[in-house]
Amino acid sequence: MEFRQLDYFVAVVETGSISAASRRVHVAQPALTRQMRLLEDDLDTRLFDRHARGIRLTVAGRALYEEAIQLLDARAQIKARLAALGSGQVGKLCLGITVTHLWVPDVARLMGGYRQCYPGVAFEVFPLLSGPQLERLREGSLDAGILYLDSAEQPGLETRLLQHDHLMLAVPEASPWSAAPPASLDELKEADFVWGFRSASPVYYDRMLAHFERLSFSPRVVQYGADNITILSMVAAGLGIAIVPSASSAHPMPGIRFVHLPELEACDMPLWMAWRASNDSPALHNLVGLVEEVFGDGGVSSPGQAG
Amino acid sequence: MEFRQLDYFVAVVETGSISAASRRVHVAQPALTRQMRLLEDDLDTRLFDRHARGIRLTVAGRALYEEAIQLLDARAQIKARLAALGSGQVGKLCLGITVTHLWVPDVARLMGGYRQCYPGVAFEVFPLLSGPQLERLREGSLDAGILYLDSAEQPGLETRLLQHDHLMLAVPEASPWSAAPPASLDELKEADFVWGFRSASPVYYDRMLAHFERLSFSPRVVQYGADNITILSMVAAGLGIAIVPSASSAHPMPGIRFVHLPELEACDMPLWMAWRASNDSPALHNLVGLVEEVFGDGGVSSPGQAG
DNA sequence: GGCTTTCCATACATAAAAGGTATGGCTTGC
DNA sequence: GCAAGCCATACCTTTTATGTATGGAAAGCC
Repeated sequence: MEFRQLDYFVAVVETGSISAASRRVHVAQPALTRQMRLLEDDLDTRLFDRHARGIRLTVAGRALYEEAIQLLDARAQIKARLAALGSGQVGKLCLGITVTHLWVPDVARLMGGYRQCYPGVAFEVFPLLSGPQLERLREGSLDAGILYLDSAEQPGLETRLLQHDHLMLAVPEASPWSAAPPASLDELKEADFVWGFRSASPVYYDRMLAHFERLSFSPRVVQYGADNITILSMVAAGLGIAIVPSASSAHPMPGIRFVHLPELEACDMPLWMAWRASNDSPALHNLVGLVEEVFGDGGVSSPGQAG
Repeated sequence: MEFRQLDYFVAVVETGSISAASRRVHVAQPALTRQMRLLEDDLDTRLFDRHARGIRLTVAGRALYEEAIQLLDARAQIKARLAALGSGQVGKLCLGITVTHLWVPDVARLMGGYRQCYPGVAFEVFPLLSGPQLERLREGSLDAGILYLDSAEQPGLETRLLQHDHLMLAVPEASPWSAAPPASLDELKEADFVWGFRSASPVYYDRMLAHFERLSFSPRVVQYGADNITILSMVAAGLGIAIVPSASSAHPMPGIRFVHLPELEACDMPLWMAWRASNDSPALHNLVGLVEEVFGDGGVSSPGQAG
């Protein structure tokens, strides 16, 4: 049983004769006769009685006709679906992103634009810190991630620079620090700091600490928070002050005052998009294309390399 | 997209390489390579990336694999279904039968035996008088009928004699007729008769009347009933006496006494099975085969003839 | 690092299948 | 009885599929 035979068979049934079907499918009548016989042989069943006026379906023929219609329809649908999938109009896309950057205008523009351009794609966004994102990118449960990386070169991954963050100081609005903002880190030697865990985002943490080491600054930590949102809420509650990525100031937070310090702005925190190099998902490639549009061509794309 | 290509594709996916698949499906590797390329061309989509260690599915390939499994499964199921249908193990069979004969032991044996032998067949029994049965046989809504016919030759139908009925007298048990059963029709000239309509079963009616005409007997009809069951219930209620087919006595009915009369037993009422000559349903042919077993080879089968 | 193995791709030849043409037999309708 | 329409068969051509031989590329192994 082949699709061609089913095509012919449906034509024969619907025209009521092999000759008429041969005109419809543009194939000589004996060829059709032969294909119908082959189909009958294959199914080991008579599909129709031949008469001088045409053919008449047997019970088996009627049954096959119903099924054939469905099979041919299924084939057409599969072809259509694969075409949509191949162009990225349909499919699934899992994007990881740090909570901190959900509110950055360009990132929001990227996500909104993608959903608008490709409404057929099931677009799922996972709020994850850089460390977990990297893991899940490698294991394949994320298609792309927006995260901090220690380098553009990531084995098995491709990367693209989105923007450069730096660091800022976040102080409670109700505190003396808000009334008289510090001008330098030196003034913060005795301050109470809310701090993050290294494991949440090792790259960010190490980079920041290396920077402070160069400045010979070591904060007095009184409290730890799991992510920047948590840390900022603690700052707002007056538990202390914190050093956070500049992206955190993208949307105003009640009770928080952000303070720029030259020493903190000097700490470069590049934000990357990364995806598995072997990921051929057209939906992903469309996302990468949209990144070029939203973030411009300033970024660098690097082919991932093993080792 | 052809089934052969899907077969190959599934093998390639499941073995993880074209070479391994070629061993599994017993086809040379270049032939498989070519078919996979043809499939990709047809779908206008890359289905896998080729590597030195084998192939790796693309997103489209994964999607097609799921679909291919289902299509191939559907094909196998259709083949199995058609085979079952061709052998009459599966399908539908509509049998018409007069209510009168539902209780005849051989008929009950036929129906019970059929259901037991072919449990996969949807076996529907329609209680219909001979006239409607003939109509519905011709129009195709019945596959077979058990009915009275005026002749074995029926245009477009095949027929088979099941048995010979004759006529009997049915009298109320509570009536004087029951206490002193008549010995001849002559004694019934003044009796009240419950009678049937001609339209319900013209053949039966005409045959019976022709018989009575020969005997110069004409009953005094006081009441009409639609079918024999109705007529018998009227007899049981004491409304009169009735002349019914001998098959009616197959199961005892409360309030009824059946009386044999030589003049009534002389009226031959052959009972037939009939079906459309062009009906190729294997389920039907199995039923006909069972008839031979149950009713023996005494009956005559006649090929129907148009005109 | 060269060697081997294991893939896939290509080129070409062969076998199989599908399609086309011609024709005949059968039924139907005039 | 004759023409028309339909299906089947025979035979030939074209297309498609398959097989064999071979080459190149990547991965694993001394």
